[in-house]
Amino acid sequence: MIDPKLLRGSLNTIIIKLLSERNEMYGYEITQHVKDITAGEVQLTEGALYPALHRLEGKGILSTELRNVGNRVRKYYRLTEAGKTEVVHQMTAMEDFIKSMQLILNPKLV
Amino acid sequence: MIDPKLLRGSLNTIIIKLLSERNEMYGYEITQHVKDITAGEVQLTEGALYPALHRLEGKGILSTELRNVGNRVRKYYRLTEAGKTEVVHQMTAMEDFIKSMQLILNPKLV
DNA sequence: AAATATACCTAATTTTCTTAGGCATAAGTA
DNA sequence: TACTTATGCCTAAGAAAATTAGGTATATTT
Repeated sequence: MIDPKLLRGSLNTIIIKLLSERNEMYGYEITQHVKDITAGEVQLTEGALYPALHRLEGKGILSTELRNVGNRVRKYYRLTEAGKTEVVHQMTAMEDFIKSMQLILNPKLV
Repeated sequence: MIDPKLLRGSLNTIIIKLLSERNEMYGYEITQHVKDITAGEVQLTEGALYPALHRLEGKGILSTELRNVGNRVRKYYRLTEAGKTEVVHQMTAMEDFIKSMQLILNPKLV
């Protein structure tokens, strides 16, 4: 299991990257998808995820649509136009971050 | 400049990794060294660094020694035995984290 | 003489997370 | 049938750690 502390700061990037690939997703789906592709290593907690989704919606990065599925209601999120711009910035920022971490942590490879 | 938000959660790892390589360092030296090896991309803020150093000392990961240099006092930090064990754990955790992030963010490469 | 660099620190505020729930429907199991 | 697990949304209290914005002092450079 990935140390949740390391994940701090990366949650927004994860969310908008996934939404850039799949058009729309609902919250629970995001948690399951992340769990699947990381073989269970990354488990987003709902207490962190939902407030983060709400914040991104408040900032105009995401828009939502409620949809009935059977007797349940799902809240689908998708990127706004502003959100699509954000993806590019955040991905660049994440790549730069990882490169810097590798410079700091693997000095032998430099 | 690296988005400071992405750095959240990685500060402890950076500190103890640097100390595992250089035996002892003082706070200001850590900020400068990180800035140097990342070509100015990562700039640790003192408001984050010093409290982090104090927390790590409080947990018994680091020990300190005050030393006079000219008319100034520097506070040198080094890893305790427990700290040396921690380095291994944290580095493994960081590698796992980066791998997971790459799974999430670069699905094409998988 | 003034500005920058070195070197330590803290306190108020903000941000975000963890923890620990609550509510409800659907599906699987004993 | 009853219970548990999965699905699916949410929030609130508290904790953790960052940002911001200082303070103090010596040393060096302009």
